[in-house]
This record gives sequence, C-alpha cells and structure tokens, in this order.
Amino acid sequence: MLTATKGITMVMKGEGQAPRARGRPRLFDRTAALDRAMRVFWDRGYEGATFDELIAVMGLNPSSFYNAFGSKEALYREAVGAYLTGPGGFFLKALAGAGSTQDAFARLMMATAAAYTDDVSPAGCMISLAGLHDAPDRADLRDFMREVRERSRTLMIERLNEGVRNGDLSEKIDVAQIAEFFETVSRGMAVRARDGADRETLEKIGVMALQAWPGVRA
Amino acid sequence: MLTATKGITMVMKGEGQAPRARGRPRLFDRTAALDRAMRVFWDRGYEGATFDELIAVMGLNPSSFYNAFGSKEALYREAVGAYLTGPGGFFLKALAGAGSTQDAFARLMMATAAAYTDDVSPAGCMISLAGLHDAPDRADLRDFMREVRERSRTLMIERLNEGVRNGDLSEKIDVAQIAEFFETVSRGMAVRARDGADRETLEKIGVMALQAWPGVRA
DNA sequence: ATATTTATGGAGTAATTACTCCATAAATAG
DNA sequence: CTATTTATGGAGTAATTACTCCATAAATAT
Repeated sequence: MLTATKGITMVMKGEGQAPRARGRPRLFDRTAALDRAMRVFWDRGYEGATFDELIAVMGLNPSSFYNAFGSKEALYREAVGAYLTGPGGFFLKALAGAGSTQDAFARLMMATAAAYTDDVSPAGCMISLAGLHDAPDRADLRDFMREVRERSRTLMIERLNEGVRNGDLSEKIDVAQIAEFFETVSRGMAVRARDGADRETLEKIGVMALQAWPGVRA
Repeated sequence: MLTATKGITMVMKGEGQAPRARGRPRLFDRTAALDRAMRVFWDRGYEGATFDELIAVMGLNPSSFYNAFGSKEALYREAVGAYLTGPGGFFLKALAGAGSTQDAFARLMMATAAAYTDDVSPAGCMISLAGLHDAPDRADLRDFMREVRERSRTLMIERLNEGVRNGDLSEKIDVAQIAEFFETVSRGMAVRARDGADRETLEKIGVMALQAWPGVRA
C-alpha cells in the first residue's frame, strides 16, 4: 500500500498536478465549489452575489473559503476563467470548426443563441453583462471584464484574417468592423436573453445578422 | 398686490401646476436635482449609485431628499422617466421623423451611435444596461427595466407596422423579428459604448446592421 | 509516536448601506 | 401678528457587507 501511494503521488507530480501537500488535505472539491460560485456570479453579477450566498452554495465556511480562494474578487476572476473554459467554450469551438469563415460565424450565432438560453444555466452571458454598471471603486474589475470582452473580439478578428488568407473574404473588407458588428450582436443577444428571449428568437436574430455579411444577397 | 397674487395662483391652477403650498417652499430646483441624480444612475446603475453620492450631487441632506423623493428606488424610477424624456428622447424622434421606414431605422442607428457616445454624458444607455445583473431582492426593479426595454421594442414594431401600411414593407415580412434585431443591435451598442467604442465605430455597426434590412442588396 | 502543517467551525468586527428622528428655521394664510 | 405648515441640518441607527481570528481537528513526514 505504501508503494502504491508513492506511485500515485509520483504520477500526480508527473501529470503536472500539485504534489500532495504536507498538512491536512482539503475536504471539499475545489473545482466543483468554483463551478457553483461561477454560476452564482453568472446569475447575479459580482456585486449581486453576496459572500454568504457564495460560501453557502460552495458548502464552505468563511475560513475555508479564504484559505482556498483568497477573496471574493480573486474568486470572481477564477470564476471568469471557469466560465470561459466551461459554458463559454462554445465560442472558440464554433469559430474553430470546419467550413468557410461565413460558416464559422453562422455556427457562432447559432451556438450563442443556444448557450444563452440553456435552461439549466443562468440566461445570457457571464462576460457580456458584467462590469458595465458599477461603482467607481470597482474600476479594476471593470477593466478586467473589458479585457475579456476585447479578447473575444480579437479571436473573431483572427478568424476573419484567416478567411482573408484562405480567400473566403476579400482583402478589401474591414475585418475589424465585421468583428465589431458580430460582437455587438452577441452582447445584445445576452441582454435579450436576460429579458427572457428564447432560443428561437435569438436564432432568428443571428440569421438576420448574417444577412449583413459582406456579399450576402449581393 | 393681493388681487395680483390671487390671479397668479389661479393661472397656475389653470395651467395644471400645483397650487402654491402652504408651508415653506423648497429651496432647491427639484427638476435639476432629479436630472443630476439621473446621470449618476446612468453612470453607475442602481446599486452602484450610493445614497451619499446621490444626495451630494443633488445638493440635499437626507431629510430634504426623503421629503421630496421618498426613497432611493422611487428616485430611480423617476430618473428613468427623466432619461426617457431627456437624453433618451432621440429614440422617439428618430422613429417619428420624415421619410420611409428604412430611413427611420437608419436615422435611429445614427442617433443611437451619437447618443451613446455623447462626451458630456455617461457612455451607453441608462435603459439597456440596467437591472440585468442584480440580487434577487431587486426583482421589482429588474421587471421595471424589462418593461421599459419592451416598450422600446413595441415602438419599433408600431413604426414597422406603419411601414407595412404605407407600402414601405411587404406584408409578408416579420415585423417583430426586425424589431428584435434592431433592439438587439442597440443593446449591444450600449455595451460597446461602455467599453469605450467611439461614435464612428458605432455608426459603422449601425450601417452594417442596416444591410440586414429586408430587400437591401437583394 | 510525535512534531508539523494545514483545514475547519463559528463567533466576532470594521465599514458601509439606506434610512430616520428631532429640534429649528422659514414661509404662508388669515 | 399668530398659527400652521413645511423645509432643513445633522446626528444617529439597524441591517448588511466582506472579511478575521482563534481554538480545535486531522492529516502528513520522519
């Protein structure tokens, strides 16, 4: 048993995970707790998620929480990461899939409509709606969210540039403007989802946005 | 002088204004104070606007504030009204102007781009961004804001129906879908403005949205 | 086994929130 | 002038916020 335990420890080290800590190991699943906190933030935003509610859904007491996550703000930043690699993963997947650039953006619109109206998750997007309407002393979080949003636009631009290289798109078109447009539609869809718009409604909006694609119906 | 005073009082009554109150008249301009509060709410949202900051910009102490406005929430609801008839007035004006239905929506997009980036006002829209990410105990305000947003979509639909009656638009088109689309673009533009997008950027987004108009480039 | 290290539970706390109270000031009607 | 009504200034307050502290429990390496 001793060697087996050692072996596991070595495998874990080899896999790049943290080595077994010296003291008492934590009794809760950190990833699961983070996921639950992420959904509260997604639903209510940073300010709307109270400390007491967060530690309640995470199943932690204040000490364990601060020991594991540091602060509410640190938790929030981690939760944004968990959103991007989890429920927000549709974005990269849609852009990276097969087909033309136009196919990719059509897929993005449909995936966005589906993701924002998934009935087991909060409506809309954790990224699109956060850090827009805050007190001035939250400027750091506002900047953080703006950068995350900017990153999504950059990814769109990169896909569009790939399309220009592929010949999908003319070199004359303004890729930044197309990215701006589809980002704007996505942000707006997040607002509409919050107000109760269903998947079909968002899909129709996406279809209509795609009519603005350069050359469509030309 | 006595008769003159009486006359003024009667005229004021006749004009529908409140008769001169019995006690000490208020020393501040209620409309101006409301306008200042509205701009703080516009900038920071409901939760982000603290009571102390509100009464500071209004130039009031707590007693005078509660005497004149009742509560923070009542002030907010009044402020939304002040926004709609003030800085938000571009919306009705753009839709109601001369020309075809398509002209009206083109004007709406350009007016929106200008209004959301007016450099003497907070960026974006007081209506589009509010009540989206709140604690559950703010459900009443969230519902209120959703209704205000729904009202703007209804106004778009009414203008589109007018276009169908005029012959601007085919009776086969889905006016609700067009309204959904332009509402979505407007809400997204409010988010983009918050993140720093300038007027020209928003105007280009609006131009691109108009490419999705039924029959454009067909 | 023992010393070391870390997690846990739960009471406690400073700061901030929206809001209230009350004595006083000031305007009006008659 | 006098009584009435309302506005004002400023201290005060209950509730909530995110966060801390400390004694205790439990796991580890040696």
